[in-house]
Amino acid sequence: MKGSYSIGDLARETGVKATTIRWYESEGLMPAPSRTPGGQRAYGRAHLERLGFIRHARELGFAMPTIRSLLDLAAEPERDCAAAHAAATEQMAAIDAKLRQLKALRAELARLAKACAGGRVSDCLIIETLADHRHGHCADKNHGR
Amino acid sequence: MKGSYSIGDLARETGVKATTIRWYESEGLMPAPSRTPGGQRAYGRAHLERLGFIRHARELGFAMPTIRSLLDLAAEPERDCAAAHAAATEQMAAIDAKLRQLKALRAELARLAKACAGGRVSDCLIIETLADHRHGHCADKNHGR
DNA sequence: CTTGAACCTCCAGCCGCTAGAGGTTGCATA
DNA sequence: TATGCAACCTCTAGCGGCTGGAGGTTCAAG
Repeated sequence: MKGSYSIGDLARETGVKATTIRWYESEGLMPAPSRTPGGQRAYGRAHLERLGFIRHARELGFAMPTIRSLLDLAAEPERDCAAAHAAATEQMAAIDAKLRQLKALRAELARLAKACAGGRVSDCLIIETLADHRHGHCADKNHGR
Repeated sequence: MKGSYSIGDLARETGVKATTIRWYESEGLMPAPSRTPGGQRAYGRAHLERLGFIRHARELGFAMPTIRSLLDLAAEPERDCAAAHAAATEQMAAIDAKLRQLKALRAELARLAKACAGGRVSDCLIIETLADHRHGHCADKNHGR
């Protein structure tokens, strides 16, 4: 009922590490809270909620600039939520692209793993395939980031 | 037929950027090539093949330490390829995990996007869901990396 | 001989944190 | 009240896997 949380309290409540919370503050995602006389951060309920918002958005895979605009949006209830809808749709498209790419990788890996049942490296299809410079440029280049 | 490639030649042949090739060299993944009298890198066919190997492995999503060991393995044809098989299997498992996680995210995003058909922010399910601190800790925490 | 594209080195930055060093504060217990 | 120790503070550097730029040099074609 005291309405004040230490950074550790926030961390426990939201599952976001204290170091990460400080980092969010330094990046301007979280507002700087008031301090105790000794200089330790003292948060209020609003901070707790904002941090929860950020965490949920991160869990959905939103990038930080997107989260910034979602936070801005949430602060103005009168505005149209089209931007939020667009962000969700874009994020979905990005995930779809990644899913397609990962599925292709998985299939290729399964093929390789199946074709190599042990034995000497010189007979190993995995190594052979990797080493084959005639192997096509078939895979998506934009993965991994 | 001259058997010598500039870094740009290698880049064209493999689709790996010249800067990246230099970076591979600095990391020890590519051996330092000989140089022209003027100091420019002069590669041979072995370099071309090694770079192709690295690229294929990257396309399959292998991490660089794994690629290092695969390269070592490829250099010793008498050894058993079990390690290569294990690497492929592990990589597959990692991809499976990521696929599961992305599918869950996608489903959640689809739900949100569908439930918000425009209108004011104060009625927007997307914003509302993000802001709801009672929202579960359901999503996998280890995504994004 | 003159262009200008390709090459060189070195350094900084991307994202989203994470960890560690080295020091200070806050709270519970004796 | 003293003490101990967990939690806090700031600052800095590092992760992976590159990428881009500044500022200068070399190479090959015309």
